[in-house]
Amino acid sequence: MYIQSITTMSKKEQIFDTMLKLIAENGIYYTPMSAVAEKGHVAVGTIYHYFKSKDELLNALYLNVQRDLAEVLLNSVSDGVDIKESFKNMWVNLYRYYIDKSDAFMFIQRITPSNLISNEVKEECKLIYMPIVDFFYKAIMEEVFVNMNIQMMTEMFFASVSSVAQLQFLGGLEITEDLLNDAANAQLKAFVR
Amino acid sequence: MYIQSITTMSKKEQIFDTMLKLIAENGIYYTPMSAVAEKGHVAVGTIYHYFKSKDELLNALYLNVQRDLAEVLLNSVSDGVDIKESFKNMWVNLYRYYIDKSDAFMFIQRITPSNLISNEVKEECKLIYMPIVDFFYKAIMEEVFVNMNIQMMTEMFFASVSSVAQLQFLGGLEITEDLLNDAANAQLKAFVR
Amino acid sequence: MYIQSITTMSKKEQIFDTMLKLIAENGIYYTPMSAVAEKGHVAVGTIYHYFKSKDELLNALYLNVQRDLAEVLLNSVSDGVDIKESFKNMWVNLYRYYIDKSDAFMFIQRITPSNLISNEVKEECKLIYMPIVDFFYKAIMEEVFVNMNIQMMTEMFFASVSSVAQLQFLGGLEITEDLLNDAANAQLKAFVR
Amino acid sequence: MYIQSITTMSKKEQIFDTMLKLIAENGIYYTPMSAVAEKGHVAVGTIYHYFKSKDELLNALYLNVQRDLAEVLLNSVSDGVDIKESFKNMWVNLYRYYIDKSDAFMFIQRITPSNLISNEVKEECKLIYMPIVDFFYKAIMEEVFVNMNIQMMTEMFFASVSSVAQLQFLGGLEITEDLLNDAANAQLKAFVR
DNA sequence: AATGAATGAGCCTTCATTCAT
DNA sequence: CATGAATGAAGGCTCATTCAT
Repeated sequence: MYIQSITTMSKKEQIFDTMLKLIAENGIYYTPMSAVAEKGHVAVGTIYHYFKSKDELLNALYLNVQRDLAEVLLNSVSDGVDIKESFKNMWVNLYRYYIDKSDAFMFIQRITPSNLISNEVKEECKLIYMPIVDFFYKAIMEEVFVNMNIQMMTEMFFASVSSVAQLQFLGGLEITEDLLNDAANAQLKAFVR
Repeated sequence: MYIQSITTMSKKEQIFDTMLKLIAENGIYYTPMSAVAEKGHVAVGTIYHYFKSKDELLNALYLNVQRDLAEVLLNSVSDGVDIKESFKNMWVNLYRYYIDKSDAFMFIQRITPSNLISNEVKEECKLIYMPIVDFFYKAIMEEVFVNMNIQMMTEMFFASVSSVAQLQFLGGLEITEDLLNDAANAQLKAFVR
Repeated sequence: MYIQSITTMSKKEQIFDTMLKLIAENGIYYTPMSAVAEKGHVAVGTIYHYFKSKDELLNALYLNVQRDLAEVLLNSVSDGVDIKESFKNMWVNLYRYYIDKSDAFMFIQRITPSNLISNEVKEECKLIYMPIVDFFYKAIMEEVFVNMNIQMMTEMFFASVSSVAQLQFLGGLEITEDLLNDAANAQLKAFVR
Repeated sequence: MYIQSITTMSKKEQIFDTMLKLIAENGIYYTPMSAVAEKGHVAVGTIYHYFKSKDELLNALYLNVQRDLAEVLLNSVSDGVDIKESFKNMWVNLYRYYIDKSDAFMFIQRITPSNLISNEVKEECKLIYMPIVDFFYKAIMEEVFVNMNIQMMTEMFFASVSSVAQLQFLGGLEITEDLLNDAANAQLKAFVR
């Protein structure tokens, strides 16, 4: 089963990668399954062997990307390190991930305002992001951050990173290290006591 | 002819309103022209009499909404009033507009990450938002705000409002007046010296 | 009525001319009534004031052109002149008409194989071409032409002129005076005893 | 795979046959793809699986028919046989093909004056008809035919056959064997020295 | 007589999905 | 597991025609 899983993963990975890339380029509705098949060097039928529908594929892909994002954030904090420092790490690392994996960023940007993500997947995402929520919780408990609704904080946090990444991609603004620091600092200031 | 002009406006308005509502409900790609026609009580051909294509209609609608948004922001600041106060007004008023005109909010959320808005319209939007840019410029000049890239500031500003509105709409979080104040204050803190 | 007829003719003429030109350029089915209206500087409703339908307009236009063609042919023969000479005049003058009025030629080429011309108009055309049939009849009676079915002769006559005109227009062959003479002579030889 | 290839051919053939028949009956623009699908017992999507567009289908069909025509002509001449005899064979055989395969005839009549045939296909047709051009070339070299532009001769040849076939189909003239001979002889006379 | 806004049937085409191999 | 031919519902758009002014 391990061997099989490898092979399976590889086909699935191929499909995931291709769809991510195509959606980043053209958008969800200009990415037909046939194109994913062609560019991914698999048959349409093969995609439907692994995923029940386009929706399901999109949801699976979304979950995949969210797991990556959460991992990036989690790797940015460590118990010993200063909370403010950790926050800025999170901000900057998430930003860098968005830039490095621009396909993933564009995909998330595009799928989020759609109705396509199921409630099940949304719930699963909440679980995945638990540790991040925990981080904010601790920051408040330790009286580093103001006592604000955590859900709101995390949303604002994500929104700030995304907005700067968007600027870099579409806004025609070259985001230098200085600008990056400014943005991260601003967002930190928004939350500290 | 004056009467006719009124009627004409009303037809276009009818189309705009219907499309806005349907996109808010179902998304751009689940809003076929035929549905706009049906729900808007006009013939498909009539829509194409006023707009060359679905794309053009979307762009026109986008511009309409952006003008409304800019007006809301502009009405939130007045020369005599304290900059910090004005900023919070802008934040809260924009938020309230999003909540009141949730269709407009959803529409903007959905069309922004798409490729559908033409560069011409984007340029026109920049002009529309000039006064807002000016506001941030003055805030920096008067040393109320930190010296940050203004484009980045405005993006972060919009992102913060949107993220909280999103929470209200999809996140299942009831945004009370207190939460609202927290968010607006946080974003203000992000920018003040 | 004469004055009125002039005005009327002028509008009708405008419509005729525009439609002829547009069909020559783009073909019947790529010539919408709206285009005829726009390029002809009349309102769509105006066209429908003069013609019951697109079909009727096409039929009227067809009849117009056929009348012109018949006149050209008729003007090519005169009682005293030698039959062979007259035939060659007809051939060459028809060809020149096709070249000069290429729009009319293209229109005829395009509408003939369609089903759009009504039987009434076809019958009327037969009447118009009576004198030409007469010419062939006399040529046979006077034993200049072979005794062939006259309808067949006229069809072959028209076909030969059209085919050479077509060559000039689409075949990329420059039809010189010599080539023209060769063709006319050949077709004459086909019919003489 | 051999079997499959047969099946595939049969699907394409089905589409070709149906479209030919429908265009012969109703004309190109009154032959919607949906009708081809329905009458051809295939799904619309299937047509688009084999042909990129209606245009491409028309071009492929045109090429098919032209190949048939060229073959008919080629089979009408053999090296040993008298040139005049061969010419008359070509004329009569082409005529009979038009009568037998009236759908093909009508299709060609209708598509030729349109702009729908691409230059590539036109070029390919020229290659296909090379042997026929050769025949006329030899006829001139051997001083059986007059020294006329060959392109013009072939056009006039085709035009004469078509015009007589047209008469039979639409002109209401019953073309007897005698009439046929008259026409073929006349066209021969047009070209011989 | 003249206008052109309004209509909606119908066209070409796409694409998610199925299924026989 | 993998393939890709086949399906047909549905979408964007056109255009002949009508009608109120």
